[in-house]
Amino acid sequence: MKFRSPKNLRGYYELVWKLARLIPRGRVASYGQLALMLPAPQGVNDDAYRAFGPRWVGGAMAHCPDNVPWHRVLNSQGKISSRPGAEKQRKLLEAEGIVFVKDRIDLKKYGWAGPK
DNA sequence: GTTGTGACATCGC
DNA sequence: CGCGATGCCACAA
Repeated sequence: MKFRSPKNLRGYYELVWKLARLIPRGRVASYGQLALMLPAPQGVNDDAYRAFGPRWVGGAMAHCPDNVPWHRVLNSQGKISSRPGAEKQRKLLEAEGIVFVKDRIDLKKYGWAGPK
């Protein structure tokens, strides 16, 4: 059963979830990173996507299926985004071996390069 | 059809 | 380093 949505945009969300699931344990990715990594939906200008990509990724995460490690997705600042349960997310990340430095994560160390 | 909002990013001060 | 303001798309009411 599919999500009611004849449009590809909703399918794009699923794509985001799929990519999020590919994030290995102990590693994190940023919304902008995922946005740049994923292709822009048909009918969307590349420029516009670049500007609003991260927000769409966030929108996809907003639906947050249970099978998606949403806690491994952070913002470009390497911090947890505003969202209920942010503290819980930090706990989950620490449980995976990720070290927080002043509420921040070293993306150079834990930054996910992609499925490659 | 219009208005408001969104789990962001980037630039400026 | 921190805060404020701006930009863009689609969806929901």
